[in-house]
Amino acid sequence: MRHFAERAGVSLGTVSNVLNGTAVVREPLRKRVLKAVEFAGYQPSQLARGLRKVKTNLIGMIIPDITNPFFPALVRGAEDVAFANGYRLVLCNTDNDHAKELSHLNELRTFLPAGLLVIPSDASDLTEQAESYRKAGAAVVCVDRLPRAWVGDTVTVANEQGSFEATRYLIELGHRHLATITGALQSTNAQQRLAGFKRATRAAKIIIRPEYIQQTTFDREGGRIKTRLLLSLVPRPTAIVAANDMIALGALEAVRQAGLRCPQDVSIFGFDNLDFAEMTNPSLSSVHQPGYQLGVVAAEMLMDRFAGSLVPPKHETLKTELRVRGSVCPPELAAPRRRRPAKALTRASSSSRKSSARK
Amino acid sequence: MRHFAERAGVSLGTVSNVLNGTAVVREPLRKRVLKAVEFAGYQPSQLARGLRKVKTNLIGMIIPDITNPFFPALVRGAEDVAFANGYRLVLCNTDNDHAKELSHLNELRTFLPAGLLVIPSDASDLTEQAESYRKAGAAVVCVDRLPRAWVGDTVTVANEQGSFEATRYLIELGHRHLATITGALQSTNAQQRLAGFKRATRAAKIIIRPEYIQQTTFDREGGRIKTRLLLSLVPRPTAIVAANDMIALGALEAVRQAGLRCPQDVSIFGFDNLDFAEMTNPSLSSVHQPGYQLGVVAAEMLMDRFAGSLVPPKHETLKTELRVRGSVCPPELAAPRRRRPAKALTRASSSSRKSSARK
DNA sequence: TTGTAGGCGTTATCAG
DNA sequence: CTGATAACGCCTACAA
Repeated sequence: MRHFAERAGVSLGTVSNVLNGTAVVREPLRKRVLKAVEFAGYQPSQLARGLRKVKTNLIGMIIPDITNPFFPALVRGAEDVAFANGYRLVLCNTDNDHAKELSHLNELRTFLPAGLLVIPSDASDLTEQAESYRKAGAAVVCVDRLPRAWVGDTVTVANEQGSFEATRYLIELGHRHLATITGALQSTNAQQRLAGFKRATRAAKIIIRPEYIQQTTFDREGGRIKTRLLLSLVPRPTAIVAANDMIALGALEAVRQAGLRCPQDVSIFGFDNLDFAEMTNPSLSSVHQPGYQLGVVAAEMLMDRFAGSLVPPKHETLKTELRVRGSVCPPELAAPRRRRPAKALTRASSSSRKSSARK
Repeated sequence: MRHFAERAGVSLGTVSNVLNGTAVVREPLRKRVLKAVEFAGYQPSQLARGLRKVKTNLIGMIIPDITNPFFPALVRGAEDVAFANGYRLVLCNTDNDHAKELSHLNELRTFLPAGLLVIPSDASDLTEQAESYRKAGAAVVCVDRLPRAWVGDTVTVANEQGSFEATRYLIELGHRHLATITGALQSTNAQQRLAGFKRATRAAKIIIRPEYIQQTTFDREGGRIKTRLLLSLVPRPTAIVAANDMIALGALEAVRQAGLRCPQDVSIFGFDNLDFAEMTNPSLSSVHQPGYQLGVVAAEMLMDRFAGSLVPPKHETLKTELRVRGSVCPPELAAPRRRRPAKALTRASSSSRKSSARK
């Protein structure tokens, strides 16, 4: 910088002042500096700048796994607004591993990032960490899921409401034997989605037997296994609300493998509305989450925090939307429909299938 | 660090020596320092370290768009080996915009990254940039696509061979009227995939009319439009080799919309083997690219370069694999059947329902 | 308005 | 082996 300043015929301090707008510099001189900067392609060292200001233009982003198709859009949303505001993203995958999350958090701090965007791991408890960040002057926004006892800024989607609406939709179609496959219940969004399912059934005065609520991991295999189990129950559920699309996809496969048809025999509703939902056969009904928007809002919240850091924590909840596709239909479509669903009608043969399916 | 060193009863320099293994320190003292480090949860400032060493543990990763489903796996592969070696990834999306690529490159430099992993934009010409990096002591590896005149390290996939094999497979099935839809031909992998297609047809002494080779963007819409065009040709091609899965997906939709069946009327082969390929109807045959592996190898190459930077540029080419699925069959299957798809009764009814739902 | 000096947290050098 | 000291590049008071 000194060398460059000499080449421009001014002092080092003047260059800094021009670049940062720290002090008013006479216009002709300012022009000259700017021109020289451009000509030399000079860019100040973010490293030195960060060291001096005790804050860089880096934003640490901690996510479970970029490979999970829900996250790329979110990351992109965050990157776009961060970039637009002069910030860069440092990406860290945690694989939902709390220890890995902590170690990333600890190292990230040594870069003096301006802020942190965190999608906490399932068992996360950021309280202690966040405290240390706040002390270090950095802002933290939690996205998508919330750690226990987290009191800072948050951006989530309306999981409970989305799940509620999906379930209600199925109920309005006439389904009474509703089952749900939830993800790991440590995560707040699995909890909330289950709560939405329960609220909808309760509102319709439908009693859900405990076996109709299955818990598994948030993946295809989990969906497959639990669906196999659900299909063996008597009476067999006519609709399954899956806690995410991967589970729903597994459910779809299990239904097919069991020689049943979706949606005629079993309706399936997913959650996430991943890209593939409209490409499956049948296409998958799903609760759409605004992934990109989630990232955008989270990053904007961070920017707000940079501006005035003393306002109380904000909590934003983004709306979900039902995307109804081919995987749902009224339950009686398999048999000719009667005015009143005859409860005794559907399940004569399933008990024999149950034992053979178990092998 | 000074403060902390005093607390441990040693000098600042000793702590540095212990932490970096720069000098041999007496065991008891070393132990004491390590213990104090752990106790205090001390981590050295990567910023200051980077400033001093003129090199950080950051790796800049420049990709077109994390939202494109091919890239997350690649990024993850790179992150995993980078992390294992103590490096962190700074992610930058370019949207295939050369200007954005340059600006990212220029700013990244001010962080003094240890190296760069670049998936160049289509029209990229990194020569000049790379030169400046090499001067700055940073390593650069180009991944997936290559800029014109790039002479540094590269990791790519056997695009030509993969496309050749897919085309040959279709020819062996008996197809003679082969068409291809390529992506933007500025990108080296579009060029190579087209070259593979041509080599296979030439080897089989099949003459491809120019109209059978269509160029478009690497997306669904492009595939749909060009397929519509191809289907209107006389004679109609019986097989389409798509330059990637998004194009193939668009082709699938266009075939369905034209009232034709895939694969009986038109076989379709994709490239990438994205996750959704096995979920479509029919499932999509595709040339598998080892995305994760691509990232791993690229990052490893960077690590090698850190170790001994004077070896000549290396070029690694990863193998592709054919994943044959439901979207291809011999061309003659179409002839004997008229209007009555075999065992497709349920499928036909579900698809007609779907199209009515679209209204 | 412009130039100068001190220090951010490290590492590397060099006397003790 | 240990401990003091000078940079690394920048920003920010403060003096000119």
